[in-house]
Amino acid sequence: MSGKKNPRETTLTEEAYQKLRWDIVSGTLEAGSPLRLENLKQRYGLGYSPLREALNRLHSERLVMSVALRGFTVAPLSLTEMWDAVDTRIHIEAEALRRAIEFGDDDWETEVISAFHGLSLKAKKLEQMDAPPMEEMKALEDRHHRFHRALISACRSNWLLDFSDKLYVETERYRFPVLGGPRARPSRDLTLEHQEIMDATIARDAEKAIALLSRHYRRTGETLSARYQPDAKPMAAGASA
Amino acid sequence: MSGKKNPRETTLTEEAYQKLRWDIVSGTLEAGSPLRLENLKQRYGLGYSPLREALNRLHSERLVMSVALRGFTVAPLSLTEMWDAVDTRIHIEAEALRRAIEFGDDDWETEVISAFHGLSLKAKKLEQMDAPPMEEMKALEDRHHRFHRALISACRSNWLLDFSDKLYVETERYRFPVLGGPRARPSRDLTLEHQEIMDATIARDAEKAIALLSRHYRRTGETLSARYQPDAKPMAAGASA
DNA sequence: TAAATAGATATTTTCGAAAATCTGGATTTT
DNA sequence: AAAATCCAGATTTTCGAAAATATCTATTTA
Repeated sequence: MSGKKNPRETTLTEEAYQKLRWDIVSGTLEAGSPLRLENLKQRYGLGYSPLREALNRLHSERLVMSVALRGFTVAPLSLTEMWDAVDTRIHIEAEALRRAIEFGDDDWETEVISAFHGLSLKAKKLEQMDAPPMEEMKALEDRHHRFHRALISACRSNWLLDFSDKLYVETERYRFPVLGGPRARPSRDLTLEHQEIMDATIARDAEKAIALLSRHYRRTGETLSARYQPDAKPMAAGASA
Repeated sequence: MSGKKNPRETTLTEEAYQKLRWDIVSGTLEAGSPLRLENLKQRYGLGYSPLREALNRLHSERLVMSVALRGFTVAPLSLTEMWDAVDTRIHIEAEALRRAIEFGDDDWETEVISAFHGLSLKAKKLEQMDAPPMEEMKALEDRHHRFHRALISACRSNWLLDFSDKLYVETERYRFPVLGGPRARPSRDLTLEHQEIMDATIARDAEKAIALLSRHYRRTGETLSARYQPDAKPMAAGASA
């Protein structure tokens, strides 16, 4: 299409980062497994420098561990860590949501509503598929993130938003392997949960919105706990939040 | 002493990281100024790779900014950002302190007391010097950090501790240039503030400890605000927390 | 046999040249 | 004159070989 010779869209470091991140979050690279530079060079067709920079970035996001002269490994999964992430996320986002509800303007409301619709449409679509392709699941994740971020985007604190993003990534890792597994239990209507959170938010009912959001996260944690078999395969199947 | 030829203590990346971090926090590298690889290579006598990795790490700590193919700059300072960091820190550490007070055991109490003494001794020593050498100020910073971290170390949340560390670094940047400037106003007895926080903490009076800690941070913010001359030199002088 | 040592191999870390990309100024075009 | 185009120089990014370090295995020593 575009005439240029090899118009690289981004840096190779960015490419390495995206691919590694995906392979870790999706579970393709198993928790705990070592990340040998030579392997990665092979696997992604990239040089040492971009790989190394990507690995360092992932280290700062806690997706990979790194020991001084012994290289990198995929960060392990554990229920304890999962609950820490969930609880901390509730603490951070409760405050962020409170402030967003206080400060949010019309554009913010619009973005929240728009993000909710984008998410619910995609969710409905995926529900009807039997084995949604990876691309679709990735897209669902994006919209899910966009919705939760939109809720708190008007909080006026870069630090709270930053921390929230970090925790989103972390929890994504626990949710993802479970997505698209055995049909999410009918006992939970995620779209409804999202809608209720949105409604309370738009209605500027901070306490209610916070309570609903917290419950939403806690329920997801519980679902994941239930599905998590420490000693079997890393994780089994069926949740989202 | 040790016989080995050139027994490198750490990786060069670590060295680059420490030196750059110090030069940024201490203000030697001015906020906003560009960080050209060639310069840094010269200045620190290191190659591209370790410098780049260190810069990426500092980027994740928000001490440097980076734009895709345009390199790195020292992150700017602003009162707005400073207050965001202070407020967020209060929110994070209030929760962490509450939990530490709930969960902390004897070893934790011991560490808190020990850290307090280490800090107050060093502070007293520095107060009596006219122009404390950089090394001493660095040591004071370390002990200060150790004290505040000890307070919350028993909170049982790696994420809260992680975020607290991040915010410590950020606020350090605002405090440091001001340290050792015009003698800290006698209107503030920092050692006393620290002691009161410690006492309430050890007494397991969570509400009081949190109130004192929050006030401690807020006061520091106010001191820094007062000393901050947006259009003059980056910052002027006289605070700590 | 267990511990210690040494050599061989595997792996990470670092280097500086080369490739890719950006920037600013001069030149051309509208 | 203003906008667009095209250089030359500056700077970042990437590469793969070389150096440094860790790990494993075989051998020796106690």
